[in-house]
Amino acid sequence: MNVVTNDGTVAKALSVLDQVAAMGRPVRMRELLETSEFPKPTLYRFLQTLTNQRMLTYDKELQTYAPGIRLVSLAHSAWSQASLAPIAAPHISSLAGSLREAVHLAQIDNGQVVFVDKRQASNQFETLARAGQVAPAYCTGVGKAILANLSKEKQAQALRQQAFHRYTDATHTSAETLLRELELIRSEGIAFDREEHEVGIISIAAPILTDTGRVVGAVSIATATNRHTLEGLNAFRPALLDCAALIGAEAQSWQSPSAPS
Amino acid sequence: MNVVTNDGTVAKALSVLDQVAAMGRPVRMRELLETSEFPKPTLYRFLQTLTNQRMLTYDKELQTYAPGIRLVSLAHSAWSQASLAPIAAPHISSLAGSLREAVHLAQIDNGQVVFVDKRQASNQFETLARAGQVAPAYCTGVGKAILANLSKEKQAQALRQQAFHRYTDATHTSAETLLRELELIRSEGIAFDREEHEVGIISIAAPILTDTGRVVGAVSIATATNRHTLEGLNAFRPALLDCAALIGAEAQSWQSPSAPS
DNA sequence: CCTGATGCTTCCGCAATTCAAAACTGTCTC
DNA sequence: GAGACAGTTTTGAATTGCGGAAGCATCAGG
Repeated sequence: MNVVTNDGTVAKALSVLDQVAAMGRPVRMRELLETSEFPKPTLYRFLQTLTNQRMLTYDKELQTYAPGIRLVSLAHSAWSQASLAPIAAPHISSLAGSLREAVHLAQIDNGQVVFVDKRQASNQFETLARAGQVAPAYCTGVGKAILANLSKEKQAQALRQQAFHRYTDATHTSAETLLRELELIRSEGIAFDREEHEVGIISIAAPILTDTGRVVGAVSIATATNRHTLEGLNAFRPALLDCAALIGAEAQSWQSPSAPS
Repeated sequence: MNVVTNDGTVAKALSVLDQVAAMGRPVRMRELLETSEFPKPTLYRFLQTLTNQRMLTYDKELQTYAPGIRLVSLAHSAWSQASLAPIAAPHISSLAGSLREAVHLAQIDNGQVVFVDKRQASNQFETLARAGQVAPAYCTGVGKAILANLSKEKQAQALRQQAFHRYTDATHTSAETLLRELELIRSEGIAFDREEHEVGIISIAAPILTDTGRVVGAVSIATATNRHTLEGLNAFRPALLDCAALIGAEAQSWQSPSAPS
């Protein structure tokens, strides 16, 4: 019944993997060493192991490490089995098609929002951002929609994981103000992103709830302030709620990230 | 200079992760145990660890494990850093757009082909198959295009990893016949899939080569026999080679999966 | 209800693996 | 060519992982 993690070597190796992934570009050992909690030979060993396992790719010339392609194929299994995407795909396609707006599908993982699928306004412009992108929960529409509908315990746990970094002037910077908004969101059934994560970007988001009332994700319509106003987004509310309901109905049997007792 | 892997606990844990991913559906411990090389308590411990680390998701009701969403976000980093996809995106988009055919972008990993990006013929039909899907190298167009252009050593290593399972009547079932075709492919600069992986599916593929002549991936145009004949695919050859050349030129500084000496 | 079967979980002593200090090698810089 | 710096190897101590065996929980049939 220990609360602290005790996952040994595997956890340490994965934290190194995370660190490399978080750098966002190929990195040398030196750079990792600065941030790493591990001494040099230990870090070195992990990098070796992860590279052997093809979780990392090593560039011999530049002596840099980057996340490996094996992750892409593993993610394929995850995406098709453990995400809402396959179920939600037709619904968000039709929503995106009928409104001609960008639609995002997100789930929560470890206090962060993971975008598991996206549909673009115009199919012609293939966006830079593909599925898999992560963002903080406390300052995104989808994140707040999910947080608002979590159970008390999970919500508390998730809130503890929020950094409350001030991205813009509108960003929540404390759990208190966020909590107040979450209550509102829960009763309204809709969340807004008021340029809290990025200036000029707003969204309207709806939680995806199963028949038992558990949140399994959220859908949002995201746009730029030069295309729509916040009030304008309200026009999408019925269609968005409809879409979320449809997905929720199909996603009946669904596990959220299981918290160990 | 040991040939056998010695990556300890991390490797074992990852092999369990692989096994779960390979099942293609949520699985109970019992099922894994049947195939697993590990005794019950050991397997149990790994499943616990991986679940704690959110590499797996555990469904309390059904007592099943499935790959976790954390993989999706890790893959995002891998995809944008270690894959050709970001570089190739505009080129395959334009190719798919101008020909109105399905275009696939693939890389090799551990003897298997990993599709890192796809473009559909008609944007309207969002395909079932998303990026991340894997396929054998010896019986796909992209796979053979890559194999044909590997260095002798890497080719030999890759060939040893091929299963030579007979998917269709046209599938290569031995390294010998495959090698003969690979030589042809290398000199031609083009590979065909003659319904070797799936009946009714054919493709024409071109390797993506850097200026130093190293293969970093392959592009293909895949279609069904009821839409095109193999000879018909030849019409796409110039455009395909062009596209591959453009990508290759931009991908100059590129590491292939580094083989340990 | 009890009883047996099945599959998940915990214990715990032995042993193998991991850890990291120190020393070494290779590679750039001046 | 000397010095600095980043990467690699070695090695003994000790922490961890390992897995047999035993303990639970759940379910089906009697």
